[in-house]
Amino acid sequence: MSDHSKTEHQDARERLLEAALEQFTRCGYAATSVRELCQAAGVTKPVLYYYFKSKEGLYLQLMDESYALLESVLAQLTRFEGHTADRLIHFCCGIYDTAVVMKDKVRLMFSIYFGPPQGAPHYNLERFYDRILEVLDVIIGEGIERGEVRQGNCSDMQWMILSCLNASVEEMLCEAEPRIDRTFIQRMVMMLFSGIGVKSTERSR
Amino acid sequence: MSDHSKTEHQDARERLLEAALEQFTRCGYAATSVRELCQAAGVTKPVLYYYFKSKEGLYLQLMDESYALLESVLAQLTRFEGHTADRLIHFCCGIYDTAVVMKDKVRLMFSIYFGPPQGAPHYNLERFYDRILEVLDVIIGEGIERGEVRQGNCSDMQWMILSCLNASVEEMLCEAEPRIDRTFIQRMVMMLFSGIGVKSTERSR
DNA sequence: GTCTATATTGAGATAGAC
DNA sequence: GTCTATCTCAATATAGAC
Repeated sequence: MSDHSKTEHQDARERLLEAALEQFTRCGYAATSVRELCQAAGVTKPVLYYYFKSKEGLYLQLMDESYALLESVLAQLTRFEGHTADRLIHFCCGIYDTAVVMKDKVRLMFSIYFGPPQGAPHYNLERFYDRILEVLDVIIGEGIERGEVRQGNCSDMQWMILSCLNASVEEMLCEAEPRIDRTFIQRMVMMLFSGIGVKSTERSR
Repeated sequence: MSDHSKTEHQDARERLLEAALEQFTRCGYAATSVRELCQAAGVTKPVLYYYFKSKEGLYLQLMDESYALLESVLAQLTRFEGHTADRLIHFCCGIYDTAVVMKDKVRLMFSIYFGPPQGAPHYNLERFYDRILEVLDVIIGEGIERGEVRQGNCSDMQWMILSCLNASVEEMLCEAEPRIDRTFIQRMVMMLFSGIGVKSTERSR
């Protein structure tokens, strides 16, 4: 502890960010007051304004740090091995598991993505979906080259997988007991590969 | 026009509901002020309190009417004909088309479903997904009986379809140009029936 | 850096005339 | 039923002492 005062500053700052995550998620940006925020963080109002300049500044800082975390995880999920189905499952479950760990932050992001601005400055979250689509494109493209995926509309395949991954995460976020989870992602990929239709002439079970 | 005054009352009431839909969707419940609401509807504040008793009352009335509309549409989509794939496509596209027509109301519902309470009273929207799952269960169940759908995890099939339908609607709601749409739903169902895997060597796990 | 105290604005809601 | 005028309260933000 070469610098005791600095440590305390960090503490107050960090506590404010935690409180902001909690309150913004539970009450929304507009309905969260600076008073409640500071009370929850155990600091007084001027402390917030000192570190973040305004309620908006605190919000943007929170979003920046949360999104950076997501990006860093995505960067670690780009090592692929095995059959295309296994690669897809590994990648999607990696995203899902991260969402579980970052549950609070992900919930906030969903509410911002779908929710109205509420007076909060706009924050671009769509780009994360674009990043996922890019990775899926690579995996499926290689799968076709390797002869493991049928020729077809590659974009549709990406969207089917992203849709199911998305639904799994959404269910995970819900208040009630989730009806689909991580294992659904695996079964979904397998089902997508095999198809659910009955072929009269070929393909015995 | 036996009662002229009544017609005018209805107008003010209706204009308030329209303004509420617009404002709640764009700014959220908490960030929408009664002043803006009344200004947009071209009435004064006491008019709002006269018809709806409070901001909360107006909100609940808006939600009730919107949800009732959704339910009525769902009830009209339960006549099935043709192959199971066609039934699924018909049903899902029916939901999608309805969502397009009710775009503003659906956007509000999404923002409420995912968003934080914002001080607004809770409104149960999850039940609509349950209703969709019920219908999909019937269609797929009959499909298995008719030998058009392979034996398997019926629940997973429902969730895959619901997930893709959901994603289509979400993309339709987004500000940017949607990258998937109504036609994706059709291709998705066909793809789900045929599968994307290469089956030359009869892979089985 | 952190406090107390306060300035200022706009919110939701209502009283009472017409 | 609809208005004007107003009440009350809580919001964001800051001034200035320590």
